[in-house]
Amino acid sequence: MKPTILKGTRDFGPQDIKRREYIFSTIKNVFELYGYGPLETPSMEHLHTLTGKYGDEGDALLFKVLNNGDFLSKANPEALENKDSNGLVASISKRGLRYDLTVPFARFVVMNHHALKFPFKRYQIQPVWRADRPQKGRYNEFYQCDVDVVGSSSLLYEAELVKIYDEVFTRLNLSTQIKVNNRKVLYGIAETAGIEAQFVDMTVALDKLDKIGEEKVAEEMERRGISKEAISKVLAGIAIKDIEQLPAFFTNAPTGMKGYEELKQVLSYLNAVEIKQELVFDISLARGLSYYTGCILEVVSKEVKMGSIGGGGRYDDLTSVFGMSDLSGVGISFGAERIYDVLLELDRFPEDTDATVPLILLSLDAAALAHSFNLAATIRSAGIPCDVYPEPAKMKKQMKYAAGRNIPLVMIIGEEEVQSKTYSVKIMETGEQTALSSDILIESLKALI
RNA sequence: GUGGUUGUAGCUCAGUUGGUUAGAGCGCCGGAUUGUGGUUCCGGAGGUCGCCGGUUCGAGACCGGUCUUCCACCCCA
Repeated sequence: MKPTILKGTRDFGPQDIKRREYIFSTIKNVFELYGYGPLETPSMEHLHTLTGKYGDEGDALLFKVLNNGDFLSKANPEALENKDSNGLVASISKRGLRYDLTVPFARFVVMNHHALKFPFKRYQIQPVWRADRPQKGRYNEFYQCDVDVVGSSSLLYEAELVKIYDEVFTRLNLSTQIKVNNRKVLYGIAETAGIEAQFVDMTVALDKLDKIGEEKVAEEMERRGISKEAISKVLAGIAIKDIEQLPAFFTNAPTGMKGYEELKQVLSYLNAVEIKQELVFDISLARGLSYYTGCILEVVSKEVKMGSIGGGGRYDDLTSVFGMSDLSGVGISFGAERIYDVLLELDRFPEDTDATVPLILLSLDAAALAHSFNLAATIRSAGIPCDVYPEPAKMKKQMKYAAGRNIPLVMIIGEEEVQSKTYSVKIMETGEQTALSSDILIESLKALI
């Protein structure tokens, strides 16, 4: 049979892994710098742990795992008879692949709250799965890098997370825009327009402002049954660019005012520190995940057209569905795949992410090959990675192999070298060749690498 | 999940209204150069035309299905 790979998934070769490790370690180092500790949770969770947390669309995108054994005999007969797929799922699938890292984290916190010290800060770098239709920068399996803190409603954490975004993207040498908003501010717009009941309809439409423009947003709100008067109020609200205009705009909007106060506090914390990326207040930022309740964040590249490369926010009620209320959390996520694609497109990966060895030994005859193997052992024991071409093939073939693998240094071992214990090393980039005496070989090599 | 799009050599792509042995560039392999890659010259290998079925005397081309790619919607990292 012909081997194929599943739609929306990718293999990662040695070079890919090196580059991904660069991203992960950069992110991880910053997380640890801010006092977050690692956590891993299983790929699979109880389906009921996952369902209902991401809205109806989210549930539809959950990968369900078929029960083992004779699952059909236990299937809901009515649903089976009526070909009711949704009704059937509960009786034939009890497990699902995780959709994000936040919900499993909430589950973990509730299960382990007795052993945790709050505020509890953790980071998590693991793959998640979504049964979405794949596109560029959009996969069925992808890694998320999450940092969250639960057990504190301090707005200092919102500021800290913005700073983490700033630090990571600066270290990755990327230019980004960090957008910040607050769900309560959005709610305040709804309050002011008198459409609290249609808050969700409003935010879904508003979220598309960047993409489809004001007119289409108004059309969409109208289609969702929002009155013309309310729409004009909403449009007036989203024209606001400066948070100091919010108090004057909000009329009879206590929640909105609370959102304003929160934003003001977060931004004032951030004013006191240096931010290298562009931080903007974007009142149209809404974000789809239904569990956000306060501050919301999103990061986009300023250099490459791509979806968001990070997002997050505060969620007050997430743990309550697992039976634990009054545990506020706030967190952000980095989209490793998209960051990867952005770095690749901009050719911004450091050179040392090349998956190669710094040195290869080429041998001219069987005796030299044996000598090379022995010499390589000495070089390796000094901590220098190296490779030995496995047969005394033609020099041209061996050189081509070294060049093809982008190996910067080549050592040629022949009869002369074995006799004299002086090895000629060729620097591939320049073609320059120097003779290294065996007694200072290691030092000389270290100097060349 | 809805609508559309893509698939020909390792890669990028040609292939005229269906008609004989499906081409190019790059790459790869060999030689010129029996201890030296990237330049040049010469030679060579490599394709069940994504897969399955149909129409036809004849299909890379037309039709249906399927997988894959990408795009829009939806949503999102």
